[in-house]
Amino acid sequence: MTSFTKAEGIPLYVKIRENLREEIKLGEYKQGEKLPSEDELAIKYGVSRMTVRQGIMDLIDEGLVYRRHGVGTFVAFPHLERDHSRLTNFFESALKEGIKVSAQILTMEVIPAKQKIAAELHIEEGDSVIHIKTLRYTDDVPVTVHDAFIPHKLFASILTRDLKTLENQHLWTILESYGYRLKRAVQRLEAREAGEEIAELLNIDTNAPILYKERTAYADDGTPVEFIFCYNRGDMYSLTVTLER
Amino acid sequence: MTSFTKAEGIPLYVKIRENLREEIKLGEYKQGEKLPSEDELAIKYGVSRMTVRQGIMDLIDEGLVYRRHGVGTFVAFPHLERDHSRLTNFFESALKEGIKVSAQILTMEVIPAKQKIAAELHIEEGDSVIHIKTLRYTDDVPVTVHDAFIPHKLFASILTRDLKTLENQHLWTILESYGYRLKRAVQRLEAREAGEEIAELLNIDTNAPILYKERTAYADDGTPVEFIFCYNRGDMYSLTVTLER
DNA sequence: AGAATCTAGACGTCTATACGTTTTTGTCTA
DNA sequence: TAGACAAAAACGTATAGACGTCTAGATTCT
Repeated sequence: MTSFTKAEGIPLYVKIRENLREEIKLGEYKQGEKLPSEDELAIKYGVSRMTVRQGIMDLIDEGLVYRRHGVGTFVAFPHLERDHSRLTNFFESALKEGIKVSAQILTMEVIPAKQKIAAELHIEEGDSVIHIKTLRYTDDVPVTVHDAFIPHKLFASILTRDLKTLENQHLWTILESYGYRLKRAVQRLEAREAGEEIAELLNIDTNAPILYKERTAYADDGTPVEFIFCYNRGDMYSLTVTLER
Repeated sequence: MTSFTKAEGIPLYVKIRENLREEIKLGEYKQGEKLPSEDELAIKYGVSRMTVRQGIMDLIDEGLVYRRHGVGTFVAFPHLERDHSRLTNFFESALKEGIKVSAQILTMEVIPAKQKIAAELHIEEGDSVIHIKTLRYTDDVPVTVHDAFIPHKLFASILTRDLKTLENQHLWTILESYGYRLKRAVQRLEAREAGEEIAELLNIDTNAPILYKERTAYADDGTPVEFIFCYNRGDMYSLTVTLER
């Protein structure tokens, strides 16, 4: 009997969710094994069935468990990289793998938005945008060139920040400090030849393959907060994404 | 008063969700505008507040609306390609855009799984897998070479199917007909040079850039059902994905 | 034995209600 | 007038119970 009581302001369904997650991780319920029914869990935790459901639903969205109507709830077979579906940034993921990352800001300027950028950021052509061109290194090898554009109107004061500070944290972290909750990013990917400018910056052949990426990031109210062009060295960069049904 | 009553076996929360979606699409609630409160909607639809919530929660997950605690529910500013986050297949998305797609199966064979494939499909090295090599065309131009591997044990009877049938529908549709609900796919992307074999099949230069993709598809219980290598012509193929937080 | 039926278990939907928390807004006081 | 405070509005969490639907397994009938 693990009866939970309301404490510390953490909702019961969160505690139950995390408790189940922990028990699964510890192997108390094994892969493919049936969890106790909602009724049983409700009794075990001393809560109502709806509260248990709310916790389990989160785990289903994550893919940690799955259900069969009329049968039960089961522990899913794990697959690696469960979190690659998520909006996660270069710093976080590289650091997890113990790779040394660094960045160098090449350009930081305010320019009028070209048509494409204006369209992506939902502003008028010619409106001011902040352009930040960055070269990123992993283990001191240059692998990526970024051209980021953010609306000047929303983030004007970013210009007063220290360049070193900007280099050492991800742009998203900074955007969130302005109160925008990043919710979603849409990326378009292509394979291209490097071309002269990128080849020189990355120190590779002009026709070497590049993973080209355009990305627009949106806050939870749908406001576009960032648009970037991104050129990644093909032989040193791979991108993992998860699609969900 | 749009009071909804249970009918046709469609759950109320689904009807409410779709009704709200429709009203938003029709512009009855505009971008950034506040929806009626949960209480008001509950009265309007003649249901309880929890039922309204269940419908709204779905729309939040989709990103169509967002909420602020203590303030209200608002229509999010739309961004295009909302559905590119989803597990969607080539046929579906190309057809939507009015592009003619076709496929030609080059090889279909049963072979013992190599180490990498076995690991991805959670089977033993040497276990039988079905290998299907396919060339895909859009508007009669070859753009993609697929090497798909599926566990022989799960899908043995696929071998008895007509090749023409297999060419004309996506493999996923077929896998689902075996009772596996496809839930998630993890893809790894790189930019590469074509190489001789692929260059010849796609009729491009040997060093032309290729968007190289490895993908593992999982059923909702976590069973891997398909692993593919995929070589896409860089200048004719782009991939759009959405990352969510 | 095989097929049809019944039934228990488990998830799915829905209600009506209560109280908590956050934000906004308006009023009242110092 | 500025600040404190109170109230209202809206979402967040939680309950207890009812009934629906689906699945698998047991039972019964043929």
